[in-house]
Amino acid sequence: MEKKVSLKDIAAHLGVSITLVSYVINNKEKEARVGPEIAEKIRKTARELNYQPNLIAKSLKSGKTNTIGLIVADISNPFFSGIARIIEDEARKHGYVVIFGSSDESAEKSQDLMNVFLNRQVDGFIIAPAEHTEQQVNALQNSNIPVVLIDRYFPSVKTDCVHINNFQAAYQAVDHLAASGRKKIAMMAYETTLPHMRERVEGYKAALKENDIRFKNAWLRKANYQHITKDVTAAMAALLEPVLQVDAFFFATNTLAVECLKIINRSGIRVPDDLAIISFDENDAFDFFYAPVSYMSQSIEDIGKGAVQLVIDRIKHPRKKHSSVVVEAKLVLRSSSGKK
Amino acid sequence: MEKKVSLKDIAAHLGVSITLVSYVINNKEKEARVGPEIAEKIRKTARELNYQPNLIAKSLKSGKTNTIGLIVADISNPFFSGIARIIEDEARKHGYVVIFGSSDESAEKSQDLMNVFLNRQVDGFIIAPAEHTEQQVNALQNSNIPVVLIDRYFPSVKTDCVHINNFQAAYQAVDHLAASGRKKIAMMAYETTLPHMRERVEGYKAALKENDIRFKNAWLRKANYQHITKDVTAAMAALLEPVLQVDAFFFATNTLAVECLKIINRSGIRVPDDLAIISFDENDAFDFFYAPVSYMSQSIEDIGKGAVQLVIDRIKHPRKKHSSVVVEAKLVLRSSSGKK
DNA sequence: TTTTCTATTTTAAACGTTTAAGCATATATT
DNA sequence: AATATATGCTTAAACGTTTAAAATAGAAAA
Repeated sequence: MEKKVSLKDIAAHLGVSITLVSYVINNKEKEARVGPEIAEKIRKTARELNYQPNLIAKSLKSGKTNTIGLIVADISNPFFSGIARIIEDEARKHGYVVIFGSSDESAEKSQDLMNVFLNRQVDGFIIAPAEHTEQQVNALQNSNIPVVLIDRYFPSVKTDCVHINNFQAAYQAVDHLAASGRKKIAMMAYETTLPHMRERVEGYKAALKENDIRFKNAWLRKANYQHITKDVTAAMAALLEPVLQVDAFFFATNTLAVECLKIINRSGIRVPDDLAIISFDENDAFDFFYAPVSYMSQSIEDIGKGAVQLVIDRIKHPRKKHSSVVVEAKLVLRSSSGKK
Repeated sequence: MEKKVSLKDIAAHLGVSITLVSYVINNKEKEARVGPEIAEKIRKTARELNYQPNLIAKSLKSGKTNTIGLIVADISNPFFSGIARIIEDEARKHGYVVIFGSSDESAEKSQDLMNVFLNRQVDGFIIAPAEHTEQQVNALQNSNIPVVLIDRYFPSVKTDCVHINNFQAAYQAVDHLAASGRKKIAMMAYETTLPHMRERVEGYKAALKENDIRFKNAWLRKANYQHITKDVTAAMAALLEPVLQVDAFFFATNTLAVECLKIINRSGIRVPDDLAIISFDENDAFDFFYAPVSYMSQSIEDIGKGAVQLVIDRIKHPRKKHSSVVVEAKLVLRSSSGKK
């Protein structure tokens, strides 16, 4: 790779100092009182030599990299890649670039990624935190590194964050199932201590209670992220055999939904007649299930834009009060829940 | 954000020179003949102060950023986000980090992204090039900047690249449709001059010819990326009304397939009885269409790993001969094509 | 005792920027 | 004529590293 043109080259070309060139390139001629003729010459040579500033050098000097580190569970999950797309666009509008990493819900990988990104001097983080990463996030906060949590959050750690009201969203979904006459409503959740999941479960339980349905332990199934398919298969088997034990199912994420739907598809269970279904998040696949799947939709647009807005605010104003953006979730009803 | 600990701080702490600290931190004690006691002290202080190297400074010195720039059409497309995930993992194994951008198939955005990434001194690019970006890619090549093209490529520009044999893959899919008795086979493609698409179309036509089916212009439909839905809707209307004009459909990408399937879903057409279907690429949604969709699968694993391998090779050996990795594509048959 | 090693440590320059401060020269103000 | 002010440009230091070259000190060899 040929050496790139630097300020030095332009300066040498014209026999002037690097300083002068820097001023002109950065449009500081006025303040620096650069002569108009020489300024014009500098600009001309810069164009001719096709000068491109070295952002690495700029960063070293300024301490700013204009880079945001994005850490999610898995960039190939459509929920996260959708958010990543919005974040990318929004960040670039503000002159930022995004480096990303997938934690696979592992605290260790999460820490690795944070370290790598920190050493690369990212100006801020947008993180969908994995389980047991409270201390990691806390450490960032203590070092005054801008962090915005998305999707999940930690009540114990004061941070900027963007998320929905999980309790209320789950409540609404399950309440709808109950209101349409379902009496035995199961839920498939992740096995995690993350509060957003706990809240979804609590919303589910609260909706049951409100509808005078006595919650049964067997209805609430949890899958471990590290072996989803196995856990989901077992859970479904328990609920579907020897006969269908429930008349409705609420899925806590799109990934869980997809796994479960595959099994339901093979099982001969009729949706919504035998089983009503509502999922969280969106997925292309929901449209193509024979009974298009109803879902609790989070606006990834709002999440992405909110996150970028917050992180840039925080970079600009490190001491300002933390704020949470609560994004609206809305229930999209289709035939899987028994269309009205 | 508090100032980070630098070599200088460690040096000051111990009253030694920065150089010495640098040698120890980089495990160059042997070559630099650093005294063992002082080396130990330096290591200890580094740990105590929690020293983390500033990669920006390192980069400025070395001219290497250990960063790969990834440009795809749209990171939220599952095909690309899947590849991005593989690239991320593979790159990190080799100490690289990935910054990404979506071109939206626009040459202008593509150029913007290249410039931004270049100014940030990425060590190499992995690009799924948009239409009319030959010159851009060529310019990178001429500046000896490592580039690997994925998914698409330009015959006129000598580059490293990873792709499937598009002609053969399309041929195989369409040949299967013909072999199972379909006589009127339509294809939905993108309206683009990109060779990979042209080859898919040619593969389609060749398969028709080979099966003694006379190609009709009306069967080949093209959608513009900028207004897919509109174009697909029009194309489908033309083929489905007033009566179904064809008995099989081949989709050139997963995005096109999803759009078309939505319409087919609403239309009352029975798949595969009235219409057999094969798509390119994969998609969660294919599993849930009432007749699970057959598809020509490209291994995103192979594409991602191949791309990273090639770009790192190229970074290490700038002058070596260009190589193309041809990834295998395999036809996955399910009921949409009329299960055997 | 002077010279020559050898072992350890420091100096200095470099990567490509930014920017405060300084230095001429010319022009304007007393 | 002396002084102040403007104008145009350069010097130098800094950001945090790396690394070749030089310096220092002590021990061994002459």
